[in-house]
Amino acid sequence: MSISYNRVVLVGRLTRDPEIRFSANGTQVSVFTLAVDRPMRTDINDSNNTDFIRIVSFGKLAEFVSNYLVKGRLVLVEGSLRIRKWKTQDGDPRTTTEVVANNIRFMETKSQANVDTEGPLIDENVKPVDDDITFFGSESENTDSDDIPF
Amino acid sequence: MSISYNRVVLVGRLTRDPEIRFSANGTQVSVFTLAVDRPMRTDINDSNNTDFIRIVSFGKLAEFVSNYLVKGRLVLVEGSLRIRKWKTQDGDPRTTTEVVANNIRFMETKSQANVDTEGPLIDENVKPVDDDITFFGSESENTDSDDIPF
Amino acid sequence: MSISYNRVVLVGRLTRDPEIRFSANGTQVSVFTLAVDRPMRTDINDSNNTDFIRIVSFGKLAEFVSNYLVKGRLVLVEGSLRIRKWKTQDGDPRTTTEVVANNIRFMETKSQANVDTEGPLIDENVKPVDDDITFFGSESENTDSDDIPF
Amino acid sequence: MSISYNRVVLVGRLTRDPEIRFSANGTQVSVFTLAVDRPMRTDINDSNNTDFIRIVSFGKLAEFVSNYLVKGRLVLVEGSLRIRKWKTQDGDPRTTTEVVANNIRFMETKSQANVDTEGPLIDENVKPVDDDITFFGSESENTDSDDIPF
DNA sequence: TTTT
DNA sequence: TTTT
Repeated sequence: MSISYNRVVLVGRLTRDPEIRFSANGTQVSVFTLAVDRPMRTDINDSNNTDFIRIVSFGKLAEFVSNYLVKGRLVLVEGSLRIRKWKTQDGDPRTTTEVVANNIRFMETKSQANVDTEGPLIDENVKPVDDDITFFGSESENTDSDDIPF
Repeated sequence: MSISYNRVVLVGRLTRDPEIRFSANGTQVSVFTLAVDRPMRTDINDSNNTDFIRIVSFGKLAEFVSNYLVKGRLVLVEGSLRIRKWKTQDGDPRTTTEVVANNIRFMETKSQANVDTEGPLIDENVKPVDDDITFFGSESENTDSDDIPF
Repeated sequence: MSISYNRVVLVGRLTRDPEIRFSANGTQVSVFTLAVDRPMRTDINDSNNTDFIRIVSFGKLAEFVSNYLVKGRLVLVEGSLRIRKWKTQDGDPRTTTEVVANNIRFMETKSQANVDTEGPLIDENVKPVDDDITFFGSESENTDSDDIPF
Repeated sequence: MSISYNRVVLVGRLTRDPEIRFSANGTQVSVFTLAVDRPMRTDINDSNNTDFIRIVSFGKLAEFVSNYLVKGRLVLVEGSLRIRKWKTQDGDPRTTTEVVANNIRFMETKSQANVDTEGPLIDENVKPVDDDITFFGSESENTDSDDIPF
C-alpha cells in the first residue's frame, strides 16, 4: 500500500440496458457500457471518436442502475479506473478495463430523455420514478468486488 | 458529437523510465506506466491490489515527461480515458486502455524521491532540475494523437 | 511553491447572462454565477439547498462564454477554486470565492434548453451557433488574472 | 432539485492542527484550513499565490482528521464546495466558503512528513498510527451538516 | 457489439 | 491568522 488516488468522472449515454448479476454472497452487480464522445477537434479527421467504457456497480448503486437506467440515457458516472488481468478457459490472457462506479447521476430529466428520442427509450416495466434522483453508493458496500466472476 | 465529459485524476508511481517516440510530423510522444494502489480494505483479502495504467503524453508535456520523470517517481496525472481498438499484424483484435495526459505534477520533491528509495532512482543522464516543476499541456498541442502508430 | 493541486468540476445553471469586462491589457473577462443544487437528502430538511458559485473566465474561453452562454443554460465548468482577499474603498476586508474556469461544456443541447423553459431563455442577439460546442481554455491565456480589478 | 454535480479535489498542507467540535446530536465535526499553492507562472509576479481553504468533515471522517492530521501534513481532500450565507449576532451578512470533505488521503508518509520539517511537526499526543492510512467518509454520515452552528 |  |  502506498500513496495513491484514482478518480474518474464521465458523462455519456448507455449503449444498452444494464445487465444484472448477483455475486456468490447475493450482492447485486450491474454492468453497462457508456458511450463517451471525444470533444470535436477541427484539426484532425477523427473517425473513431467515441470511447466505449464498461461501468460496474455493486449493492444499492447496482439496484439504482437496474431500476432507473436504460439504453440511451445520459448520465454522469463517478468512480475509479480498474484494469483487471485474467485468463480465458483456454488460458489466454485477457485484460478488462472498467470503471467501478461509486456515484451515478442523471444528466437529463426523464422528459428530456423522451423528447430527444423516437420510440420506446423508457422500458415501461421499470417502476415509475421522479426525475433527477441521484444515488450515492459507498465503497464500503462493494464488499467483494474482486471475488465476482463476471 | 454529443454531450460528454471524460476526466481522470491519478496519483501513483512510474514503473519504469518513460519511453520516447516521435510521430510522423515530429511531435514528441512519451509513454509510461503508472502503478496506482487501490485503497486498502479490511474486509477482503485482495492480493492483486494495484492498477497498472498506461499514460500517454504529446508535445511539450511529453518533453516534460522525458526530461523530468523517472522510474519510481510519485506523480499526479490528469487526463482523459481512451480505449483504442486495433489489430495486430495477424489481424487479431486488441484493445489498448490509456490515459491521455494533459497535466502532470510532482507529488514529492526530488529530495523526498531520493530519501524514499535505495539505489539509483534518479537517472543521472537527466538534466538537473529544480524541485516541484509543474507542466501544463494543452489539448491543442496533441495535434495528431490518432495518427501515431504506437 | 510547494506540492499542490486544485481542481473543481461543477454542473449547474447560469443565474443570469454573463457579464463582460476587459482587463487593462485588453484581455476579455467573463463572469457569471452558477446555481448548483445540492443532492437531495431525505434525512434533513435543508431549506437552503443551492450553492451560488461565481465563475470567472479569461481570453478565448471568456469569448465563448459571452457568445454562447445565457441565463438558465445547463453547463459543466471545470476549473480551480480561488479565494481572494481584498479591501473595499473604506478599507473593509472582503473575501471573494470564485472558480477560475479552464473548460466549459454544454450539458444540454440548445433545443433542450428551449424545451425546458418558458419565455426568452435564449437572447436572440447572440449569434446562432451549432449545439454542443465545447470550448477548451488554457491557463496560459489567463495572463493577468490577478491584476484585473473586478 | 435539478441536474447538478459538485466535486472538488485539493492537495495542500494544513495550516494548523484541526479544530474539533460536536454537533447537538453528538456527531463529531473537524475543521481545518488547507494551504493550496497556485501553480507557478513565469508570466506574472503573483505575490499572493496561495489559497487558504476551509475544510469541514463529519462523523467518522472527522475522527480520522482529529486523530491523524496535524499542522503541516500534506493531504489530498475530495469533497464538495459549499457557500453558506449567514448573519453575525449584529445581523451583518457573512459568507463562508468551505469544502465538505468526503475523502481525505495522506500524500506523504509519516516519515516523509518528519524528514521535511524541523521541529515538532508531529504532536506526540496523537496516537501512533501506520503510515498511509486512508479514510473514506460517506455523505450519508453527514447527517446534520446544515444544523451545526460553527 | 455499441449511445445521441 | 496561515502550510512547505
